[in-house]
Amino acid sequence: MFSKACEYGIRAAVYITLQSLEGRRVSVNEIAEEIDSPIAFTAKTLQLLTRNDIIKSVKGPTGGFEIDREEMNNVKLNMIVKAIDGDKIFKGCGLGLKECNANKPCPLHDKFVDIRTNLSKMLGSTSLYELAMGLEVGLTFLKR
Amino acid sequence: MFSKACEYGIRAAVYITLQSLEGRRVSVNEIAEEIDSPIAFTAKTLQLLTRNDIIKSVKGPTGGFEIDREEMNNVKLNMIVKAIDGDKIFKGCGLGLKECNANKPCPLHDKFVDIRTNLSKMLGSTSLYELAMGLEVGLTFLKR
DNA sequence: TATTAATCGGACAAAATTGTCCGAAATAAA
DNA sequence: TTTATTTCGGACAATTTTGTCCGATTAATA
Repeated sequence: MFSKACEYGIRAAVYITLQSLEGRRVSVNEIAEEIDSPIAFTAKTLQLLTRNDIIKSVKGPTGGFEIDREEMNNVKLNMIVKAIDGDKIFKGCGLGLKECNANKPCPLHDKFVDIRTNLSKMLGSTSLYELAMGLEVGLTFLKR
Repeated sequence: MFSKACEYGIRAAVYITLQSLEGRRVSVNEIAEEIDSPIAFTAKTLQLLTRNDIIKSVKGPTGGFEIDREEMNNVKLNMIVKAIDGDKIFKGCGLGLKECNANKPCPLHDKFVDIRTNLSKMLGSTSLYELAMGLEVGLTFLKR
């Protein structure tokens, strides 16, 4: 479904959100440890999120990644997916046709539109804050 | 969503179904031409489908691929997807956790279950015959 | 000011996926 | 029986994705 980069990106963003709620800025090393992901590859992904203004980074000692209290609610998963995987999952044809739309649909077009509309709605309405809350109360997990 | 191999596999299977309805057995070359896919790679995928008893192959001159009239209704897309991509799309965690279930869910678990249930139902209820019918009446397409 | 700890970014490496080639086996037909 | 045409299957190649390394840059602090 999502690329590895995207999976790590979402997990990392949720962890950053959780820690930012406590006022803690976190390093790539800590993030990778806590979400059980490869450090350097995760760093690349975080740079992507930073360049897309989804999270904030600070260089130097005491530096790391954080996210504003307000942004936690504004940032929805579709923004992260789009920043990392692009919009092929939102727009591409399920059977790989270059040009597939209502006028010239693949055999699966209509049924795929349904599935994707659901996915799109779900990702577009799920905020980092919401996901971090489940983590905070110990209901959900980011590794294993 | 699906791998390239799987996209080709589904398109090829639908084309084979369409031609089998007319009693025509088709070669890899014709299939690849009609679904606009790489010949040799498509051949590999068709071997997979053959080994999984989803389609039938006949060697030698006048040989090629076909599917029984009855099987067109029995074969659902989930069987093709499972044969080619395995069941990671049906069972794997959306955020890539090795172990993710109701007892130890990732933050997206419940929402993902919904999406996947939809996808699973759709793939499990869509037959090759059904898709071939749309093609036959010129309502849907397999290339471009 | 020097040191240290952090991200940034480019080059590189490994692994997985996608795609190609070709000889072997099968089989229909001349 | 020979030839021609097809799938089968293994080896190989190219591309994309995933993952690593390291020097440059930034900035806090001793």
